[in-house]
Amino acid sequence: MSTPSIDEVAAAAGVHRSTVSRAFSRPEAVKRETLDHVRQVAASMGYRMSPLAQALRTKVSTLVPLVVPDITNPYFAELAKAMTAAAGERGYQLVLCVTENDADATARYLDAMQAMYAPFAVIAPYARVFPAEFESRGFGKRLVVIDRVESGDQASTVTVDSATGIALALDHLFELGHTSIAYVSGIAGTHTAADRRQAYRTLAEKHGMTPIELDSSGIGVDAGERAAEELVSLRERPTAVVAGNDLVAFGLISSLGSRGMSVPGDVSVVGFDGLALGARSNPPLTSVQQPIAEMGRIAIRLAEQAANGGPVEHVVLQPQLLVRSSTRPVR
Amino acid sequence: MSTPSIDEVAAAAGVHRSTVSRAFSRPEAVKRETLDHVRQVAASMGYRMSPLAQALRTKVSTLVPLVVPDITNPYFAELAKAMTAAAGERGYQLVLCVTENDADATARYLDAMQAMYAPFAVIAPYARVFPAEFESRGFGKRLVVIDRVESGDQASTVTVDSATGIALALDHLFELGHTSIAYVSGIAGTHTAADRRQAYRTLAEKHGMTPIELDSSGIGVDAGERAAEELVSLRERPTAVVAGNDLVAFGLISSLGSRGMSVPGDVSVVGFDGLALGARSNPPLTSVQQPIAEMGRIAIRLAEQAANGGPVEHVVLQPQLLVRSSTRPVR
DNA sequence: AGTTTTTCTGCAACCGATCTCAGCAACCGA
DNA sequence: TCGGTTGCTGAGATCGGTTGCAGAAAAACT
Repeated sequence: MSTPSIDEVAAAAGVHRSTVSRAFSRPEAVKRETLDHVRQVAASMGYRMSPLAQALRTKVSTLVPLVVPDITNPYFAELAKAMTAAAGERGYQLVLCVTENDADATARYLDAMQAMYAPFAVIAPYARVFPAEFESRGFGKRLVVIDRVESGDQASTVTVDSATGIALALDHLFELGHTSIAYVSGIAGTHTAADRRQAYRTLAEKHGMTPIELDSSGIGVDAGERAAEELVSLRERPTAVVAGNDLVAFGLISSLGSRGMSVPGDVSVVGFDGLALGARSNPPLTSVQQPIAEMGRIAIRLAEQAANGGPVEHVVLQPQLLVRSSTRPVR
Repeated sequence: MSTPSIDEVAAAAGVHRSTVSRAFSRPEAVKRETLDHVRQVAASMGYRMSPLAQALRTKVSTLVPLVVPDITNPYFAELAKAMTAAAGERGYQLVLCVTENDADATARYLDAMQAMYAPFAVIAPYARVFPAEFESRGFGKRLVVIDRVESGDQASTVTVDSATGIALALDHLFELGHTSIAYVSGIAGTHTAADRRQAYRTLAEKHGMTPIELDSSGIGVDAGERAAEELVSLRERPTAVVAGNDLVAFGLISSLGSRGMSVPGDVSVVGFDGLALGARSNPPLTSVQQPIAEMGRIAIRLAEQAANGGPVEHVVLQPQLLVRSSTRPVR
């Protein structure tokens, strides 16, 4: 009924277990005819090796944990999708670990995956992550972080260039004639969030504009609510807003709408992430697009590299501007 | 360095492996003082049992696959979140399997999880699912489907009452004075999608209204695009639309916006799902809310029941109306 | 005190693979 | 023909646990 064990296959093929094992894991060490015969018998019995037994013995599995704080956040969902594909291409199986941003949960997941002999781990944080904390969790340098980290030699990272991204957004708005452009950061727990905000400040001043940073301290649904409130109350109301990520942009647009302001009619908004969901938002969101699929592939590559004793590396990718309909020339 | 094995703990505690094993998996079979001593030694060594070795021997793991077609779809993301919590409460670990709606991928995942000795599986489909196809995949009746199925005795199911849901939406609209209400189904692969559509037809006629079903044949971003196109071209334009799910509602509102129609100004829209994301859409979406958290808990319960040889069961839950801002009295 | 019952612990086989080592046959050159 | 490679396969220990069985110690009963 259930899938046969290696011994049953061996018996049926009239060889020893070890030969069956080799027929699959090291075919070149088996004589051609033996190989074909064993493979054939195995196939006819519907045999598949037990990944459990394999991992137990070799201490290496093909399970790759992707640790994210919240799968309900479309950014992490898209990342998960991309990573699933990237992992699959390389013969791994992605295991999604949703932490709800709880450090304990993160530790538990990492421990569990370590116990499953996962070769490495990928983590996409909400808040700053300190790889040192995870070293004891067993992954050591076999950890890739989708964010910038403090000390560069602890874990590999892959990120998108914040300065370029913000510049893309700002330049687009400048071209449309906007001269007063605010910024909403969203919950700025990560290094990248801080980087984007810093890039905004720097670039704003460079263009002779006084930075206007909107309050974004709310959580969840509230993010954007406060910002909208603050925006409408401003004496000299900016004509455009750059959001630190798409989700905040959605919230902002929604809250602005509730206050009778339309986007892009009254104010232009550009997001950051380039989520597919932005195409069906109202209005479709102009955004700085992160090359998420590529990030996934690179994360896997870096992880494999580190797992093989290779160097820790920091890859920063270039984003592109995705112009949809939430921006418009200033009146 | 790494976590010690059971033999090392046994040696340190001066007992046999089997005693250590029992100290954790069947504590009542061990004398009190021995138990305390072993536990203490184990704790001091940072010992944790290998789930791999355990599963290999017992042929039961705590891994529970949740098979979804697309994690990027917020409905499945919310389901995943709820199921993660529900599984965690009962001591299981959810493994998310994203199939991209590919039957082969589904089969592969199920095989893999079967090989990992997953006690049961939960599957949330896009398209109709035929449990018979999965019986050979080894899960038999130990399968819970988040959709209605054809033949009731093959797998347990948990769904939301479509008729009630649609009635809730329609009644809300009737109360607001709408008398011409259209319906967009979204991609109607599942039984529930078909049920909702059928419920709409039936109820519309019951209220003496001729059903207006909008084209929704597009995929992804296009869903809603066609419907919007059709809607604006209609001679006698309906004043409200019920969408088969929130994602379609988002797409519809977006496309309507691109055509200069505002929601709820020109047309009211009510979705179906009650996604959290609907709170930050523009406008915040009125929707028939599915009790997703409860569905998760029930799915786990039904699965456990089936795994223990219990009966296959079909639970249908009652949805609630979540009134936000995409509906308004007819002018 | 002697016997029976209960409680606890150790022994050893087992789950399904991998991998080192040893043995055997075929092949090589001299 | 012989010693030395080379190629292939089998034996058996091992990974880290679980569990039926047996026996010793403790408790309960005559």
